[in-house]
Amino acid sequence: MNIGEASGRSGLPAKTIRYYEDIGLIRPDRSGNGYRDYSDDDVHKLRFLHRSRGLGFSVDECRQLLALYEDKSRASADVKDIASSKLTEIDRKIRELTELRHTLEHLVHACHGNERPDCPILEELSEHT
Amino acid sequence: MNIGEASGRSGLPAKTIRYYEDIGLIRPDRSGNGYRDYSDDDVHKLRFLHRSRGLGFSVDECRQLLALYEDKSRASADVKDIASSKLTEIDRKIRELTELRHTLEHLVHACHGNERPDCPILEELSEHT
DNA sequence: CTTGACCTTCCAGTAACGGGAAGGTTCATA
DNA sequence: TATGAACCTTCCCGTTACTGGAAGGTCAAG
Repeated sequence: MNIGEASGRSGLPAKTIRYYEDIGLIRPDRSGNGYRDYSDDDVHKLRFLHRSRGLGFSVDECRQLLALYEDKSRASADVKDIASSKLTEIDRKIRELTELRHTLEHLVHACHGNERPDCPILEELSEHT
Repeated sequence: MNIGEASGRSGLPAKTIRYYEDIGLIRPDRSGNGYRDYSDDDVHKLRFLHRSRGLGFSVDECRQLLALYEDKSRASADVKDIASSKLTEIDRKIRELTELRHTLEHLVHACHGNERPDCPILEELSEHT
């Protein structure tokens, strides 16, 4: 199938699919007219990529996961390691964002938001060392 | 003062300070030898930038905040708007990450992580439509 | 035969810097 | 006075994961 259909079936934009080919994630066949020709297996991989990217894995981590997926002899522990460290990373991001949220919320509530120029938000941004 | 001291006082790397100059956020003087020469006010702005970047504002939002900060006639409501929409954005990010966290945690717990090749994580990534 | 929807490659830009090269300046010290 | 370290300068490339657009080839329908 052409890239348009592969795009529709995988949910990835055609541009992204070409990019994934550029960086060596997939290698579709070519038809006689030079068009890329995707197999069902290719689409399967594209969906795998779409889903793992959506779960926050970097493209490089996706590459590792895809390699593990295709390696029938790999241990599940290898995959679990990648997922676990990603989980730790997500936890850290959530903690940071939550902290940031508290600070910002405090500032937004402190600001009366009227026509007058005095603003606790800017004062805080300005004075804090 | 030279960029090194401005860096030390603001907490921003010299590279970042030069970058902020490139994109027009600050305009320090130049000494006779061609070195950048930062005033206390410049350092004040740099600290402002450091802090607002740390609060998750984009460089462009920082530019707006800095402009508002320097505009003595601005209404505090203008500032509050920017901060509020940033707050909404942070909330969304936290929600997304939390959801993602649940999915990943579920997968990690489902995976026994041993030497055997069967792995629920990869199965999920592969099968999910 | 033409029109429009596909497809191709290539080039450039995004955000926000970081690394490093090649070279000038300043200051303390031997 | 020389020299070496520690500054500073500009410039260019690399990063991440794409997205947009231009110029042009292909294909099916009317």
